[in-house]
Amino acid sequence: MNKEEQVIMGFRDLFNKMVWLNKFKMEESLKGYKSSEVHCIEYIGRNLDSNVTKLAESFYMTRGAISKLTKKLIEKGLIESYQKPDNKKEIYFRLTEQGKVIYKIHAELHKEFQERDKDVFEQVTEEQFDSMLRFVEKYSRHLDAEIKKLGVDIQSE
Amino acid sequence: MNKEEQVIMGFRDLFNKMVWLNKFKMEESLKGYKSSEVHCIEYIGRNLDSNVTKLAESFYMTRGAISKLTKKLIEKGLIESYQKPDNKKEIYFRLTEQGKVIYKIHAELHKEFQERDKDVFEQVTEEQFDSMLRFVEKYSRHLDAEIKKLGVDIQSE
DNA sequence: ATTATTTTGTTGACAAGGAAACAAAATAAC
DNA sequence: GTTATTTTGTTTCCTTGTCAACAAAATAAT
Repeated sequence: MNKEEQVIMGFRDLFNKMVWLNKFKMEESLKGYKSSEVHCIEYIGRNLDSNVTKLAESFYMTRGAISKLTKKLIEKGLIESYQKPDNKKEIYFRLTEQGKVIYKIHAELHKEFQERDKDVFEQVTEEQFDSMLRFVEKYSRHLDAEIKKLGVDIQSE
Repeated sequence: MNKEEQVIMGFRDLFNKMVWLNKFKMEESLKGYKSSEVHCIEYIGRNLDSNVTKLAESFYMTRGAISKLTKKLIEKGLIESYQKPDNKKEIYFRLTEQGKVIYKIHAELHKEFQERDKDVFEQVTEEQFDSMLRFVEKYSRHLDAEIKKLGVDIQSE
């Protein structure tokens, strides 16, 4: 196995682990809330005028899936929808007071994760960070171009 | 947003993209085979004496899910199960001839991906590779320790 | 040796997400 | 201005994965 593969597979494994562990911790502190719901709340809290389409693109999920998820969050009273006076098609979301509470708890949890992983990151130099960021950005742009080449309507796939 | 977050979120985004794109390409060349099935075949092809438990741990999925997936692969004639004379409990898997065909096609596809992404990796120095690998390994070990701390039966969660 | 615990794999009920078809509104073409 | 195309969000059906309960075998405890 060459180093490219090692890096990719290493990150894949690392990522699976992180997702699994953080999901576990998340659903432990935020009982009654699924991690997908919390991620959705996080996105809506961070980004103004989120809608189904933007959420779907960000999470690499279908609009149908997001539509159902946001519907559930509205029923639970965590988010609410609104529209703009000059557009009767697009539907945006924002957090309710109750949603903001979850958002804050999530943010706290995030800090806990950072604290937990501090030791690992402390040993990374500024140069290493920058080098990794450059790699990520370059690779990401490269894949964007490849995705564009497909010339495909994302929703239908 | 600090650099730790940038790195983590950058990799998350990069990863989502890669999974999405490679899944698309995979199911395009290997029509009739889902990427989850192909991943399973890949693992069984690579690892001697794979069983439900090992697959589940590697993929961070439940044994139940893997049990169903392998059942389907057996029905499709891609893998077969076998046991050892001195153990009537554990059930292992190996590829059938048909499964090996898929395995090889997948390996070819993998090479195509490497070719496709060559430009990105060519610009990474040996030092950068090593630095990333050290980071991944350190972080991975750190998370292993954290997962161990949970003291939890993985299956039940 | 006998009993208790753990490991391994399977099943059925349920939930989450994808695919495709659809309606309504917005935008582009003409 | 009218018509065609695209965008946006929803719904229904289906697949995939989780959860929890279970049985059988292996291992540990006594």
